[in-house]
Amino acid sequence: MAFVYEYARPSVTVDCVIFGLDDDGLKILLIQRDAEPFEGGWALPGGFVEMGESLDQAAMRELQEETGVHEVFLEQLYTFGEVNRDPRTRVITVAYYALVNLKDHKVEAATDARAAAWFELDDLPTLAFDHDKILQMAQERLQGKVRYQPIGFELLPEKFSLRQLQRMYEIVLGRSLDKRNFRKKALSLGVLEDLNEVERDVSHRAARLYRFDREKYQQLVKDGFNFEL
Amino acid sequence: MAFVYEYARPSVTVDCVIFGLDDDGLKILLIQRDAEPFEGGWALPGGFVEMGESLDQAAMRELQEETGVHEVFLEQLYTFGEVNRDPRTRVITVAYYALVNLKDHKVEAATDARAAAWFELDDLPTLAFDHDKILQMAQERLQGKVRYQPIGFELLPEKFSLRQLQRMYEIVLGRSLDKRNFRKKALSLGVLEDLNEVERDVSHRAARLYRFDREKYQQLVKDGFNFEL
DNA sequence: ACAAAAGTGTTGAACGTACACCCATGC
DNA sequence: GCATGGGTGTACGTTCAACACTTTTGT
Repeated sequence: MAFVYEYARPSVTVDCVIFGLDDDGLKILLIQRDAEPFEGGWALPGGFVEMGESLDQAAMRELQEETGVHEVFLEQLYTFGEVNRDPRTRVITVAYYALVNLKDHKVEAATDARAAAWFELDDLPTLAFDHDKILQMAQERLQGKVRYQPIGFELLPEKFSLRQLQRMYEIVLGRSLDKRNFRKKALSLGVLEDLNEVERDVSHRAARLYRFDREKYQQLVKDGFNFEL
Repeated sequence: MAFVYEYARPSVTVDCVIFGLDDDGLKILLIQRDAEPFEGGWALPGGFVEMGESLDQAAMRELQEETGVHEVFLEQLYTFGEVNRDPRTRVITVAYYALVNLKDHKVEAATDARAAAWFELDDLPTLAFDHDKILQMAQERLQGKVRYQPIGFELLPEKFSLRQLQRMYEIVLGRSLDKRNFRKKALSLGVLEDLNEVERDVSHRAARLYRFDREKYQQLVKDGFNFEL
């Protein structure tokens, strides 16, 4: 198409910061690059946006290709467009972040040829390109958003105990919370469905299990309610 | 450069939602298109990202070209990449929003050939492309952010009265606020510098003037303080 | 019986909300 | 003197923060 401009134009990619939570804490998925630049280095999974797909679709496709997961929380983070962020040529990347729980979804670290691995957030290798900046912004977004939007549930299995919920908040926010106050607040929001079930195979008193009630949440939002903490 | 990919690639533009506040309320700046598609229609100011400039730089440049302003608040909003959002070809646009006050800066509606005009937010023409969607998201972002970040000051002149400050919040948030509570809260934050000056040329008792103290704000943030309303 | 985590209430402080009148100034 | 907006305080209810012990269950 000649209508627009015939000048050189930037390439556009998507990159995904994939957060996963398990018993060890919060992790992110990195892939090992098999080509220059940064060959052998670790980077966020990502790739070029194709002409026939939207940005969201491109991010979902990459996520699927790299991890095998689908139907997970995925949201655009920010677009990075510094001129020299890629040493080869001009590349603008639209960054996304995803939240998955590592228990429910059996996340395949990689379905394509490249090595991939989960890294603890406090034990990361050096990242390629400006991916450390992207990761940092993703962490800030997650910390900021988890407090006023019910996205934290995406990091937990479908059924969870209040202890697990609290632990998730403590890990994401990076500080400890008071148990009694947390339970009071969490239950008072009215979006936790008591499943009348308890944990199994634990070597101590079993905790009640809850589920996040999406419909109730939507209803409350419609009535002008504000989720917080 | 042949390193990356030789396939067709999307074009990348920036578009700016420019909010301006004056006595009539909150307005945005639109330009009238002088080419197909949507020739003669109103659209957000914007243009192609050049190879030698970052996204922020591209947005600043467009802003300058369209309005003559510089040194204003400008922040990335979201990137829109639906496949058919531009009927000609694949165009991904990185949207920004800017906040200016229409008193301090004498905003030139346009320095290039195209017509441009300020529109009241509740009296807008139909917009080209998906610009109504972009505008809507910008409004939501502004409403959400003004409450926990001191960006509202960007819509006011350097020196302002508490009444002006309250009016700005009322306009942005779309609801009225209690005068005494607002003043108490605003002053208690400790980021308003009392200039020991009063309004001039008003036909009633003159109000004290204040200035937003950026340094004090930075200091408080460093000490772990949270701006809110 | 002991280890481990589940579960539960109260109090004081801080904050948000609702509300009405007098004051200063310009015309 | 009147119209316009400037400026101020209090009381109540709600929410947040701090804090420790008993119960249940598995080993």
